[in-house]
Formats: sequence, C-alpha cells, structure tokens
Amino acid sequence: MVKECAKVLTLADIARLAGVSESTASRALRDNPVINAATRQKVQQIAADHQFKVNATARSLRTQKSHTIAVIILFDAKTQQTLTDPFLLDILGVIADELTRQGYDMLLSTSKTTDKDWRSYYFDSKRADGLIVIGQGEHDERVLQLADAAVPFVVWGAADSDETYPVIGSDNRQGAKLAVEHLLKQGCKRVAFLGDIRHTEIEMRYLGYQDALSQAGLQLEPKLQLNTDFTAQDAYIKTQQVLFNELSSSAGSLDAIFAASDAIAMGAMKALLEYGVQIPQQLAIVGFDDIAMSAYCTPSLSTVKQDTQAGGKLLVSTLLQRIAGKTVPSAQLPVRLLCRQSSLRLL
Amino acid sequence: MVKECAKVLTLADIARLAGVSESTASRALRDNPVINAATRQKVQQIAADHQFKVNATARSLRTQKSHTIAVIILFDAKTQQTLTDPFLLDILGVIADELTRQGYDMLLSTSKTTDKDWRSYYFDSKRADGLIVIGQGEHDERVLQLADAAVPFVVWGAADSDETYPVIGSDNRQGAKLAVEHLLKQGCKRVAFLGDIRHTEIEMRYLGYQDALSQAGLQLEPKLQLNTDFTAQDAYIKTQQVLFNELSSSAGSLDAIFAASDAIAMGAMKALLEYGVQIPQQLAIVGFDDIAMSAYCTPSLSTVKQDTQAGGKLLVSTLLQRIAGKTVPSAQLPVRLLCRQSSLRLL
DNA sequence: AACCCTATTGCAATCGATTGCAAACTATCC
DNA sequence: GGATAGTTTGCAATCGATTGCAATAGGGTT
Repeated sequence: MVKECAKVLTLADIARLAGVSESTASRALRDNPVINAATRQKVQQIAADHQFKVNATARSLRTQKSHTIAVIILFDAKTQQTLTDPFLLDILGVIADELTRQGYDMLLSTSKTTDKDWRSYYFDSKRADGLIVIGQGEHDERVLQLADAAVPFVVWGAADSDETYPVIGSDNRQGAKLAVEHLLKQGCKRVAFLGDIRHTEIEMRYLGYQDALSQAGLQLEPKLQLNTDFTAQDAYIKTQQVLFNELSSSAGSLDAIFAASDAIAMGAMKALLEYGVQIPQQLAIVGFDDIAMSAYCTPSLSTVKQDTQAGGKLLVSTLLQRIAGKTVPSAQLPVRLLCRQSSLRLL
Repeated sequence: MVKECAKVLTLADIARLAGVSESTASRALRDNPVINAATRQKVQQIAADHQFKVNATARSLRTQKSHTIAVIILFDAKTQQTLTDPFLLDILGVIADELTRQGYDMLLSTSKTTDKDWRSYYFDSKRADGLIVIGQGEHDERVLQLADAAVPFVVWGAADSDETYPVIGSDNRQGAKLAVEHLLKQGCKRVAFLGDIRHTEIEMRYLGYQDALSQAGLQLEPKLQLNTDFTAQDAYIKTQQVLFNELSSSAGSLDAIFAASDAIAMGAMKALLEYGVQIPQQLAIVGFDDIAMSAYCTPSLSTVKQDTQAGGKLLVSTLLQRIAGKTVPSAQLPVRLLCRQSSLRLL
C-alpha cells in the first residue's frame, strides 16, 4: 500500500533550486553568519517548502559525530524478561526526554542483546557518541573494559571507591539507613533484608541497613538477608521459603522487612498477607524506588524515593560534558523516605 | 580521565595490513564468496585482531540503509510523565530483543519529543528504515500523515476499519467481553467502565463491554463510563469523585468495575478499599494488560492478559516485511482472561 | 601455441553533507 | 585610478565503506 512518491531531496537539489552552490546552501541551512542574510533566508525558505531534511547519515560521516547516545540497560541474566522493573521505565523516560531536549537521539539496548563488546559495537562503529549504562549488577567486567578505552560513558549505580568513570546514583546507603531507622522507630526489633547484595547498589543499601541496626545496638543476623531477583515473583517465593520460618523463631519474631526495591517489597508483602500476617501491625515493610504502584497497593507501600527526574538529567549532562572532553565527578542524589501504610503503626 | 588511545582503524587500514585493496577487504569481511577463501580468512583474522568494526555511518550512507528502527511511544499529552505504564516497558523489551535478533538497532523516542513530523525526522533524514508507533491515542493525524507518505511503519493499537497501514494489537473487544461476562457470571449487575474511549484501543474495549452487557440483557448506563488517564492516580481520583456516589444509588448499587488497564484498576481499587468497600464481595474488579504487579497486589487483580511476547515479535516481523516491500495485513492477537482474587466471589 | 573460461582482485565512482581555502565582487579611501 | 580591506560565494577535498566493471592470472582444451 506504500505509495510511490518523489525521491527525497538532497542538499544538491536545494542548492540548485536556490541557484547557489552546495556549500552556500549548507552554510545557509546551518545559519552560518558568513552567508548573506538574504541568501540565507531564501535557501531556508526553499528547504522548508520542500520539507528538506539533512541526511543524518551523511552529516554524521562528515562531522564524525552521530549525535546519538546509546543507553544500555543491564539486567540479571537469571531473569527471563529483559525489562522488568518499572523503575527502569521511569528513569528511561527522563533520559529520553532530556536527550531529545539536548538534540540527541537515543539508541536503546538491553544487555542480553549486546553481550559482546559495547565499545566496538556502539562507539568504534560510530553508532553513538557516548554511552549511558544503567545498573552495574554483576557485569562489572564490561564496564571496566569501557573505562580502559577512550569511550565517554556514565553509569547509573553506586560509586564504589575510586572509579575512573563517573557514576551517578542515589544515596543508597543513607536511604536504607533512613528506612531501617524508621522501622526501628516503629518498634520493630528483627528486620530482614531482601535484595541481591552482589549488585553494588544493593550492597550499599545493605550497608545502610547495617548502619541503622548497629547504631541501635542490634545484632546483625546474616540469615535474614536474602539474595532476591528484582522481581515480585522471586521475592514472593523466597519469602515463603525462608521468612515464614522466622516469623516466630527462637530469636524472636520477624517483625519488619526492608526490601531493596518496591517490586521485591510487593512480592514479599503478598506472600505475608496470604499467610495471614497483619501489615504493619505484626510486620512492617519498607521498599525502595517509589514506583508509581507503590502508593496504590494495599496497604500502600512505604518506600525510599529515588529522584529519577534529577538523576536522568544529571546522567545526560554529565555524559555530554564528558563528550566535550571535561572531567566530571560522580554524584550521589539525595533520597527521601515516604511513610505509607505498610510501615506506619503509630497513627 | 579518558586515556588517549590509538585512532580507530578504518577499512583502508585493514586492507593495507592485509596487503589487499579496500574492495577486497570489504568483500572479505562481508563473506562475499567471490573472494578466495584464504584471503577472506586472512582479512577477517586481521580485522578481528585489531578489533576492527565497520563504520556504521559510512556503511549506511553507501547502502542507503540505516538498519535502525525508530520506536515512537505516544502518550497522553495531559499526563506529565512520558513513560508511565508498565505495560509499555513490557512490550518495549520484547521489541528491543527482537530487533536485535534481526540485526537492527532501536531508536527510542517519546511523542513529546518529536511533535513535529516523524517522516522527515526519522525517515527522510535516513535515521531509520522504518517506524513502530505504539499507541494510537488521539494523535491519529500524525499516523495518517505517515500513511500518506511512502514510509514503512506499523502501529500497535486497534485496527479501526480499513487502514492503509498494518495495525497489530490484541483482540481488545473480545478481551473486554470476556472480562465483563466473567463479572456478570459472578453475580454483578452494575458494571462501571474506567478508561478513555477517545483512544481507539479503549474504545474497542468499551464495545466489548457493551457486547457483554447487551448480551445479558442489561441496560447500558453511559454515566458509568469515565474517561480516565492511564494512571493509577487519575483512576483513584475519578473513582472518589464519581463512583462513590454510585455505590448505592436509586439505580441499584455499583458492584463491578472493568478497568481499561491494570494501572487504572489498581488506582480504583485503592480508593474503594480505603472507602471500606469489600473486594470482591461487594464490588468485583477486572483490569487489562496483566502487568507484573497485578498478581502481587492485594487482592490480586483479575485481568485480561495481552500477549506482549507475540505482539512484539509480530510488530517487528511485520515491519521488516514492509520494509522489504511486501504488503502485510493487520492482525489481532488472542487474549486470555486471568481470574484472580479481585473478581472471584465463588470459591 | 593459441584461445577461452573462470576465479580473484583492484580501480574508481558513489552515497550526501561539510569545510578550508581561494576567488570574486563591492566598498572605501588615498 | 588604483590599492586595500571586507564581504560573499564556490571549488574541491574529505568522511569510510560499497560495488559495477574492468583487468589480471591461472587452468584447461584442442
């Protein structure tokens, strides 16, 4: 059903129509002040009339800039689905908007698809001028490999110690500490931690969890930390398998959960509610991220809100500065604890 | 911190290193059988050793193919956020994987960013070989505009009557009918419909809702249809503002809701639960999509599951066939009703 | 030995836009 | 009038890979 239609015009066509050379046409369209104002207007008018669009490919080849950023979303190899966590969608949207605002296109890929070598695929091949990597996970080798090459990139995650590349992320440790302090303030004594500490971000949250416990003089129980995937499903299963036993053990009853993501929290909460546990009276729970659904589940989920708006913008601006050759430091964004029904006992 | 590193090699470099001409090198790398096997091997070996990657820009310019597909996500102009619905993430992930599998890159954009003219921006400028438009919404003008041009594209949505372009989507009408039939079978008499019927897909769901009602000999009450955004928040508010009044009206009590998306359903459910309504005993509710959270909210949400896996793959294969010049028909994917706690009264 | 055929390889043009440098033209001033 | 400065414009090279066509070499045949 595709209609045959006139061939797409090239710069040469526009130049001919305007009666000028290609160089003049090119400069006119790019608002080069060296071109006479009248000529410029005329060329632009003709280009607009014919809906002329510069061939992005040719321009990229000549200028050696693609004006495209590749966004790579890492995910857990175990999880079947590629994009699962709503949190990703959130930050992805912000990045997309911000890149467009800055005149860049966004090439999206999931790690499954490009196991090989990001540098050669995206950068050497000139598909992208820079990379944004979301999530560090256990895939650090590939990120480190990038760092060794002269590829401009930024990571969303947790700054480890002294990376040679900029990492943007929330203050995970502080956020976790706030969450657990809040749980303790609600009278909880035994708090489980749900999340895979092999991911750097989650490890930081675990540290914040520890901070709060030790500050309150509580003993750390390693068996209360479960490596769960970032899915409600896995949290649901692990909760049933492991935590039910802890609800009333010799060590006292489990009376709180701090989950490393809202999806995890919701899975755990589901299992507990089905089991007849009263939330928050018998067990209080706090998640992390503040995805849209958190406020609308029942009971609504207390959580540590990540500022995706600020995060996405900072990722983009950091990357663009790096592309411009500047050295930009890592940054941690402040987080905020949102207390909702799942953890508020004192009303 | 970017280390200075050797300039990226070009095909000419590889050719020189292998002692052959550029043409031979090019052909060797593309596995052209006309090249002597030994030569081919040698060139490929050298290229691999030096981690040579063909410059995608130059190749695109020469071959006039970008091997890139632009995915455009439409969204409601009223909603602030760009990417809100988890369902989008779902299908987006499938499309991303499938495109990669087929050797295509994916350029992602949200409609906010490219209000202007998709054809000239993506296609005429040679940024993409084709377009996938997700969601028709109220933005039909732009889609129609595409159809008039010779641009290969596919739409995820609902086939209207006789479009000149392929539309892939779920069997929305049938899905809605199944959902409402189920509600009626549970003994419900007055069913509200939450969703904005100005979107074609939702309109189809509304038709299915009507089908089920009239088949059961029930009167359609137009005031029970509310145009809600695709967010839990808007559904929450609208439910409070409008539906509370209907819980016990002269027309009988509202005892069921069919929501056009799971997010909407969850927002409505939250409002009702807060108001003290028993779900499903007093009011049963069914959503649409089957997003990951639906199974993990409380009560778990009955819903009409869309087959995103099949949908994403079909979108991609349809588009690629179109790019190859074939005419491909629209298609409707079967849906499945998942009965969970929010609607099951008879246990 | 002459000739033909096939298997390889290379030359050179091409994709479309950008840009350094030189040319052309106008204006100004002595 | 002519020289100089300033403003516009165009020529031609360039970005890197692909490909039609011609050229070459080697093998086989009569």
